[in-house]
Amino acid sequence: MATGRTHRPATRSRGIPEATVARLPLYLRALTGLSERSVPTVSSEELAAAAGVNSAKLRKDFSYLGSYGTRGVGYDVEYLVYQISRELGLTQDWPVVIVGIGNLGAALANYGGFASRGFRVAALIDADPAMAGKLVAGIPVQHSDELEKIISDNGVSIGVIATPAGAAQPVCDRLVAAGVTSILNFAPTVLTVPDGVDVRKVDLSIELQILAFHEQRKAGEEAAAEAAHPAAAHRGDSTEQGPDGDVPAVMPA
Amino acid sequence: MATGRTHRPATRSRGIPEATVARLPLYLRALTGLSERSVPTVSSEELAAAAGVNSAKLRKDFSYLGSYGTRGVGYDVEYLVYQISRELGLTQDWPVVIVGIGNLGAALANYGGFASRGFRVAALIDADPAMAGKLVAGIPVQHSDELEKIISDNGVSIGVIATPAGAAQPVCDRLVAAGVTSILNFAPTVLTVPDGVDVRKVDLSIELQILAFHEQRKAGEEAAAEAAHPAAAHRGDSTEQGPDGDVPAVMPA
DNA sequence: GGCTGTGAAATCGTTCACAGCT
DNA sequence: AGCTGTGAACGATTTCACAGCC
Repeated sequence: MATGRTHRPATRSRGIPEATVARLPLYLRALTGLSERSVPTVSSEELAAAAGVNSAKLRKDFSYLGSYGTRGVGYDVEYLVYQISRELGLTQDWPVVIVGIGNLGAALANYGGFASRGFRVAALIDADPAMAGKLVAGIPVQHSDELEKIISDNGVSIGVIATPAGAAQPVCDRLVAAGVTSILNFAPTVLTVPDGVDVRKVDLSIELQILAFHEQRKAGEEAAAEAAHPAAAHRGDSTEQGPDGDVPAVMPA
Repeated sequence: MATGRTHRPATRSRGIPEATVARLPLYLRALTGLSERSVPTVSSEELAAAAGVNSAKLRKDFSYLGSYGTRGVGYDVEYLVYQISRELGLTQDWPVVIVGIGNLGAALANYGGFASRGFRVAALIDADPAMAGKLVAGIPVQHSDELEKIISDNGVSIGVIATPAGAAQPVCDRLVAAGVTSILNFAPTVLTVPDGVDVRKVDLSIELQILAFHEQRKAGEEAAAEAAHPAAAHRGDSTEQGPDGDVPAVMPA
């Protein structure tokens, strides 16, 4: 259900699974690290370890992109960096606006990894007139009256919402009406958007609640570990990293 | 679903799917909203709409918790709020420490939704001696030398890492050694943790890259929409919200 | 009549294991 | 010999559709 791809428009056999797309940035980061250390090639095993997944999954993921490896050898780091960047659309520059320059919005604007790979903060927007003109991360904050003009003048298609929950939906509506088709929502609300617009959310309290659930379960099982040896108690999976099995589905709501 | 119909204390309903756990906070939020508006009952259809999922999924999710609804009527809002809170472990108070009080750490400390539901910021920790003693969100920042003592004195089991990428793994190791078993990682790195420790990550640049992928694909399909009517172009799914189909897998690494 | 609870079917994602290239 | 690429098995999640209760 992720990205509704009802029927294939062209003859493209391009169906990269959402779960794979969600891991490509992880691989890219690991590869960038190797690239900086001038490592020429990696095996699926090594790269998988660096990205925190298992090698079978990584090979399967890469197989959706094409055959970019060499049997008996591994993958060429530079070549893979390029291929994945291209696939993710990072070879072009994406202007982004951040709406809601409070604590969080300011932190996001200051976040380094933002500009690094393909993204550029085109504007900061806030509803508070007192904020207008102030510099945050070296960028002047503009009043939300200008929102539509900013979007259109800069050709912005990605918007980040860091407003309070109550303001998020109206802001979202205006962004979409102005032409934004991808939204990253930090406000703790469900956003409703028309078809063809992607929304992803980042929600601190949801993450904490999920952790609390597991934490509680651990406490319960700990208590149940009276009969067994007083030492070893946990079961659990492999050494795999957390939100890797992530499939945060992006839907053209 | 399971076996017995009555509440089994020891034989607790084994194994709620991860995907379901990840949605419970969403339902809880929607229910809290209804509760504040004094709505007594909701149908699966209404609640699903408020949470941004479809009703079949919601009913299936609730079926894992037990039979908390009434056929022909719907769900009692207050009762469900209680049941889900209990299931998520929110009826108890979870002390949390935030490590790394930079822009992001400060924003997180100031985040309201933090304290609201079951979580309490027990301490703020930073490696910079100049930060020590400063008040952030009304809480004094403590130096990281105190980390182990803070964790143990406060019985902290959940830690939030908001340090630069390079510091994340060492901080993580210390948190885990001190007794933390759940970590929410905002640093752009893969964390390695022992079995029994859960890690979830929140990563701005990964989210943006996933959006860029879809954005790029839209641009491509737009170009392919020459043959068809110059108007309608998008297909896509229902009105469902984004990261709901989320399965951010938490693994007892 | 309306709405929940749930088997069964469909879909999606992961893991296995090995054929095939270098 | 080593390591990728991938069909096939497996497992998890979503959706369907309807029986069962109010």
